Amino acid sequence: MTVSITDVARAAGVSASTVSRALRGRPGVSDEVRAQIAAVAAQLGYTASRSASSLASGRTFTIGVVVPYVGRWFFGTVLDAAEKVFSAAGYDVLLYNLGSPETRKRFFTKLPVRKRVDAVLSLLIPDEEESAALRSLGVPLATTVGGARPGFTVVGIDDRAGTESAVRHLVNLGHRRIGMISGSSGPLHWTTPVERRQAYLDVLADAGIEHDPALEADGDYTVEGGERAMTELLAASRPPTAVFAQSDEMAMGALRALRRHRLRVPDDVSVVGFDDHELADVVGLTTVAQPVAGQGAEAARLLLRQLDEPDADAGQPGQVQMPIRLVLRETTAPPSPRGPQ
Amino acid sequence: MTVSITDVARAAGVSASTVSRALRGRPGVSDEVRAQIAAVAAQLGYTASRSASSLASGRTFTIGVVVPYVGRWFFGTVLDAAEKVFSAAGYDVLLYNLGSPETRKRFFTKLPVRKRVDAVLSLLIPDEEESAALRSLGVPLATTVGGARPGFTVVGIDDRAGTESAVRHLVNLGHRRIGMISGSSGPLHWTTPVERRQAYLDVLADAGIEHDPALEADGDYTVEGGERAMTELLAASRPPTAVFAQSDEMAMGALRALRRHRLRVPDDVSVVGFDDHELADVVGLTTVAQPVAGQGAEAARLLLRQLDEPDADAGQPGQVQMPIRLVLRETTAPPSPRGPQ
DNA sequence: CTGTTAGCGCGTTCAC
DNA sequence: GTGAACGCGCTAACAG
Repeated sequence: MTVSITDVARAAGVSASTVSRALRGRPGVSDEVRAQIAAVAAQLGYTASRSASSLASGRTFTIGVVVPYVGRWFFGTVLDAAEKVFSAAGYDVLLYNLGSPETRKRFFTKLPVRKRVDAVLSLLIPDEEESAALRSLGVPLATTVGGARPGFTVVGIDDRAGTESAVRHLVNLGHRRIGMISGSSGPLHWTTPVERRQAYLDVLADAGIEHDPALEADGDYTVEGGERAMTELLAASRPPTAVFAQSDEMAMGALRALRRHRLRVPDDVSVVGFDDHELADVVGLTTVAQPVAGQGAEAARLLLRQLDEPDADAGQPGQVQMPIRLVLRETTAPPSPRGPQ
Repeated sequence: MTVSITDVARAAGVSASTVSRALRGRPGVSDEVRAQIAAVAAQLGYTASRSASSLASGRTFTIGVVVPYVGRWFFGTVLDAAEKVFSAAGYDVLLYNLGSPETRKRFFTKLPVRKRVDAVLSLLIPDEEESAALRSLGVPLATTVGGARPGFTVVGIDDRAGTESAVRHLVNLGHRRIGMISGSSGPLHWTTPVERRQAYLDVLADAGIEHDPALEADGDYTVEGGERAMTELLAASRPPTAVFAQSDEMAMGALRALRRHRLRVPDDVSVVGFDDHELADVVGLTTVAQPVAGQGAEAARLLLRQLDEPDADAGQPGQVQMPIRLVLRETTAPPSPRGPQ
């Protein structure tokens, strides 16, 4: 029922090898024979079995993409962009959604991608052990999150510069009590929250503002977490007049908490996010914009390039830094003279 | 460099077939031999080549998932849930992101999934030709969008009932000029907008409200489209006092347009959405909630069941309808006595 | 319970 | 330019 290469060969009156060469555009086939084979193949609806061709050639024409949570806007957007680049180049995408610690562990111990992919794009930060597991695959590796790591091409942004622009904006508006909602509950090797926190502290110090630990709360990178964190900050003896959230989703959670506390934004409290989520504009959120889709596409392109030029084998994979910029909208303003309450 | 089944066989002092049987949990291997083989395999870091085993067995343990746009919340969420079910059952997911007409066409003509997947979950609505192409794969098919179609298991919701609850809510609040932002620019075979529109018309008729075509606008299922559509509706000679948007994203666009026109929600205009987007709560949007992740998970489960019981082969695939409910939040209220302007 | 023998469908030498 | 052999790594049928 399923048509194989020999069916095409028979129908075209040639051998299987000629069909193989003809269809893949390899030299050594006369133009007329090639055209005739193409016609027969099309008419029969023939597609080479990927399993068989992978087995024979060693190439899978498949890229593994590892994601912590596809449903989250950031990852969905990166994946979307990366997939487009891969598919345009004739590669399929095998998706691994590693939300829970169990699935994650199972993935890295069993490594189902072994012998199945030509390269891996990881949108989650592998720890040392996980990195080693991926490296053992012997295929090009890339990531769009976290800092430099041996064996990985990394496409990222300048987290410190982004954070600095956001926090400095608040300082310039006249805020002195500036809170932060971080996403620090993640794994220790996850550098982004660390970088952003350090930049936050640096700007405060630079402005001569004393750091108050009561003004930091963990938002877990989710809307709900951001809401909880904001509620926590509001419960401080001296609540902040402005808040920097390390992601837009947490910032939106903060907005919700503020609304529930009947506090006005930005009159009572200013809020800045990070990402420029597609809906940031809807809620008027001031935020640090980063090219999310751009990072996915760029990482995909770099991966494909490594696949095309195996000579870059020896050299360390590259690092690319994409531009960021502060987008001013409606959630920031000078502090109210009478404070948040 | 890559360890094969014969390496394991040699190291364990048995034959390749015994290794195969042992590792896949097939009967006919003594417990001690099985344990020993497992140990050797683990120590060598052996994983069976999917290509080779698919070629030999005919099963790929891979599911193809076809999506119009992974980055969109709805699809990302469905995919996320479905992937979890598939991977828990030992299946990998091949993702096809068919945003543009060209990629879509290429996919359905070349059918790269042929001989590569055991089943297909389609999150986009295939037209007749595309459906036929998928059916020609000879594998179980499912979808979570659109109405019944031959050969497909469909998991969906009652679009009419959902719409009715939303529009009726507006009627009950006292609105008479109720606009609709639809997503009708899609392909003709896409039944959802049609169903929702009909339900909208029915409720109006039922309430003795004359339908005004100037109160309908197309929002293209996007935030920007929703904003444009709302702007259009506001330009009508007698603008609506309430609007039903066929998706939350369009509703959010409408909210943005209203804010730009300095109109208050719900005081000047009420807005109801559809979906219960994860951020609907953040903006206080009243909406028709549907179990998005639930539909993805259910469709995945039904697909796996068909894979387990090929005897259901002859019977028509099932249809499942998931529950919906109206979630009242802060964007709806009785009409202002003096109208929107 | 275990080993042997055949392919699965294709790509890749080699000959011709 | 083209065809015949061989092998990729594994599973399935058959022996024993």
